[in-house]
Amino acid sequence: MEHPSDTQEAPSLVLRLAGPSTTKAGLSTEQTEINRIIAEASKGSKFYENEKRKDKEVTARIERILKLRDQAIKGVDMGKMEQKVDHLLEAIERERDLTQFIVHFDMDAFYANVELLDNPSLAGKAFGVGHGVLTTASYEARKYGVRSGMPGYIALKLCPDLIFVDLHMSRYSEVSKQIMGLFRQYDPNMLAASVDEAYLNITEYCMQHNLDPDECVGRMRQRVFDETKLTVSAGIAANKVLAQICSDKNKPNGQFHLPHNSEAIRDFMRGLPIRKIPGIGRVSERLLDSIGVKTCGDVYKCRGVLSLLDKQFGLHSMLRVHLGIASNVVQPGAREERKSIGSERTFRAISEKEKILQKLEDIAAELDDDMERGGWAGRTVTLKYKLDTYEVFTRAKSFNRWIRTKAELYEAGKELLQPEWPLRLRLIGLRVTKLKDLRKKDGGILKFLEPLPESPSKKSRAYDSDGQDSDVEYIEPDLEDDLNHNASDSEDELPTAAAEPRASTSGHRPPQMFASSASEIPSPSRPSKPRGTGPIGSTRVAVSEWQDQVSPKHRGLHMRDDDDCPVPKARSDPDKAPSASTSTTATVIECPLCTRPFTDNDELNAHVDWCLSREAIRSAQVEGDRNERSKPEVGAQHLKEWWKGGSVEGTAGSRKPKRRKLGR
DNA sequence: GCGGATCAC
DNA sequence: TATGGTGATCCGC
Repeated sequence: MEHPSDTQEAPSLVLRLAGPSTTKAGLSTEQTEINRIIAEASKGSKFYENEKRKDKEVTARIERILKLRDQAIKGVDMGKMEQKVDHLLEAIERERDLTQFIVHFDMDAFYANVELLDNPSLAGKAFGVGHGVLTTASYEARKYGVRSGMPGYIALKLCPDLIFVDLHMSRYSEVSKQIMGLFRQYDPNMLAASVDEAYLNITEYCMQHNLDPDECVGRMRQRVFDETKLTVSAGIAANKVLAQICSDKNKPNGQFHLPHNSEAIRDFMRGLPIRKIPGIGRVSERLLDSIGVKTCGDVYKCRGVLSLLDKQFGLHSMLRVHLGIASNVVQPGAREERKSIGSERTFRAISEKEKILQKLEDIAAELDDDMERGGWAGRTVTLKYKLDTYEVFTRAKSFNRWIRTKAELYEAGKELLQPEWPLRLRLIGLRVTKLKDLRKKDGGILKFLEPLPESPSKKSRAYDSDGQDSDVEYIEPDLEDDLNHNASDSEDELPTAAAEPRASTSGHRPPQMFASSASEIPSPSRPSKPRGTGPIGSTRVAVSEWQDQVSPKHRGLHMRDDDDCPVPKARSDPDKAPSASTSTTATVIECPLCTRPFTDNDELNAHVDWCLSREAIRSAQVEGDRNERSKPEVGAQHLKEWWKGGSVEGTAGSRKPKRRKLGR
């Protein structure tokens, strides 16, 4: 490790140290200087050493892939290989759906601009939000290379006059709700992907109001500005992924419409850096680069090799990337799709057993609190710890009863920690999976009139066998429930996807269907494997988004009839997108959560149940701000994951798990 | 079912 | 003066 030749770091390491969001600024000559400063400031730290280690692992992985490629390429008729891929491309092209107008809204430097709003004296100044690690930075600070996720002391090296501003999470969430409420008027099925991002399908709204989509989006952005003095950027395209990429195009305070036209889309994709695709991160970018894929257009040039390395890269996914085909289904996330709940914390490295156990207890208390508030129990507990070397490990244990109290969490954690001693830790965390939704019982008119999710945490304990917080064993009332997976069986609770067939253990699949076209494609047109897609490296490329199919139901300009919101009639209601003038006849009651109007009481009740369950999750994320828990500029990946479609994938690296007994 | 790894935000 | 937290997914065992 201590070679004298360490004086110069690999270019890949320098990039890695620059952080994940380095792609934003592009590669100006200044950027390389910035990266050098960052690498310089990091040098010698434990963090730096760990990054170096990981960087080397990726390099080794690349070597394995190249070796594999050279092996596979022997005696192969590349022309024929490419011909096969071309047939596959034609088949995928036939799935393209250009009928829907999908919009992705993205608030500009959300936290920073809210702070600016509340403290005008910051105008024009370079400032970062957060302490320790920045959650975001003002545009002035970004000019110096200051980015979200950057440690404060490094930001100071780049920008000595940088001002540090405190986080005000509840304020951001308040503003966010206001804006989301506005958006929802244009599409009740809007997907709030995070605090500052939303996806909408404005097709129907535009039809009904005889509006051009660009015009519509322009007005929406103007309304947001009028009502909040905040600017928002937007992307308009035929599917969610394209819309997301487009919203970045004219940021800040701009919008971009990618024509609903196959040619235009492919032209657009051709020059697009592969890294822009959601799911292609720093590692995947390097792996793809090693076989010559830098842009989405390169996918076509390299289709032969990609076909040979299907297992490693997922040919089918990559072809969808190249064509710019992805899901255009927009629907809100559902509570029942939650898969885990956890809590973790970083602290100054400690090695005393008592102190570590104290941290464990703290985390157990936090998690218990969150689980209680959210109404969750679970069967598997996973302990996570990070050594002071930054190496991360997890240890898990499954139980045949539901874990839900602080004491149970703590005991499980202690047991998992037991064999690992001695340790010197800088982080400890607990996560619970195999969840059971404690709120699902008496699903019906779920406490519509009771205090909303925010209020007294006691409420959730109502489901408790006793109100006690004691560690009385909570014996599983219905064990069969758990055998049914997710216990999501017959449910009235959450209408979302209730009618959908279940796919595997992962629970419900979005309506756009899980079965990929692979099964529909004439078998000679695709490579040997039954599943025409694979991951990049050992991680399935999160290009899963590109996997799901466009639902046939979505064809046709009119209504999407797979609406899972329990308000069937609302779909054909003229007031689906309520304008001020719409409230005519009978008494109109608004949903207290999303402000959607109703005239029928039953419909309202059903809707509120549905809305509540989503709200509960949303507030659970936001509540994180107690305890100054630092959050990223946007934090709700799970919401995002929920709409990610299909999956599938192959394998990769010959990585072998190192079940190391790590001391130190 | 477990553990490591990658990714998004 | 010392690089975050939550959640998801996939692979190889």
